[in-house]
Amino acid sequence: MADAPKKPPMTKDSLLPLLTAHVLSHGLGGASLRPLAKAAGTSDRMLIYHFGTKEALIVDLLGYIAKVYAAALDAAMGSERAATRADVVASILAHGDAPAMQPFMRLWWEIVAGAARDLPGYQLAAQAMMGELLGWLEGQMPAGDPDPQGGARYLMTVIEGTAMLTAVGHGDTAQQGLLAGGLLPS
Amino acid sequence: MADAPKKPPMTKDSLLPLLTAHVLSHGLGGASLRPLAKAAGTSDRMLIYHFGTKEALIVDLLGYIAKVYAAALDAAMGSERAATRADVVASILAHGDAPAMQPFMRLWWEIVAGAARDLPGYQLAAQAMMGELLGWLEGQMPAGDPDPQGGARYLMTVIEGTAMLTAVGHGDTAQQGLLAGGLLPS
DNA sequence: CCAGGTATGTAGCGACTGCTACGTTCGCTT
DNA sequence: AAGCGAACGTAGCAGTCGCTACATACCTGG
Repeated sequence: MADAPKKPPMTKDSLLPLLTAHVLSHGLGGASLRPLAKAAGTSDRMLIYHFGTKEALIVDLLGYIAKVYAAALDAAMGSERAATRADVVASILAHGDAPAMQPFMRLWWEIVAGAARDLPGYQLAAQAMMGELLGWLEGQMPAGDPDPQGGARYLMTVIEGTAMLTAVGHGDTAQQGLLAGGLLPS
Repeated sequence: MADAPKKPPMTKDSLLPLLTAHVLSHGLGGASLRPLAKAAGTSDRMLIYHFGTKEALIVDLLGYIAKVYAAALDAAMGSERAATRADVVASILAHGDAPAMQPFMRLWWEIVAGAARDLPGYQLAAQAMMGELLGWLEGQMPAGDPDPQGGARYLMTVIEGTAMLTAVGHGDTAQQGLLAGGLLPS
């Protein structure tokens, strides 16, 4: 028999994806060690052993989630280049409404709330994710756009406002606003 | 001696303002009965007695907070009418940045996160508050605006996007975006 | 071969959670 | 005066929280 790797070693890097999956479906605020450990196939004892503290675990987890988000953006950075700003907005909103994105959006608002309360790690993760989005948006701007940098910031503000209004059930309000602002193809 | 009202009766209506003050400074997610009761000068026993359940308490509290928010908007609905959409945005952002508003903004993001997770009462409160803001915004639109309804929805989307980016430390990004979009006086 | 550090399981600690059982005091009605 | 239900205090329950003490395993280096 070959060397049978009975137990793959348990490290932070092997735990973080499992923890991420758990918080994506169960939320970040109410996350406690025992359910997290169960989702990762360990015990709370081991989570503290590897991360030292629950707070450190959350910080590490947020950093990892930010990286996952950046990778997802890279993957979504398809070659399709929109012709107008309105097309860019429409394309992004269509992606954001996808059911696969909803667990992530729900998590996102918890991160925003944590950042607004200055919880450790939240600001950093949120800023990193928004920075990624901004860079990606700049690359998505139409070819002949007169002000890609400013335009990307403009679109990001509008898109995030739409996302928030959608989260609280005012998505139609945002849609009408985008139309009135000329930011959606009529 | 006149009839001395030794103990003012404790009702929901007398408790809600005290509870609101507590969640404004301590947050809504981690609120537990005993600290809430202490802030209101009672015991957890009485909170359950009056509200029946912690969940019902939170629902009632969110409804009350929405009313307080509406009243605050009414009070802020000064007679000053801005001349341009950019002036409207600038005036509102100036109000939102005021230190007195920060506890409320922090609470707001918790409400958004709760609404995104379909916690009972959160969606309703958030929708009510956004509805109030929208109505107020329509009344704030410049006199000769070509499309006050659509314009108010447009500005609300932009303003909420700016608020979110500000909460996560990307306020400057939003400012630059508003400038590029012609939504801030240069 | 065996000392020693790393990794892991089991139990449990004190604090806190939402909530309840029980008893008491009050104002009101009959 | 007797009764009665609402209003309230005290004590406590079962459960969960983050975290730790203790006892093993396990592989590695001397």
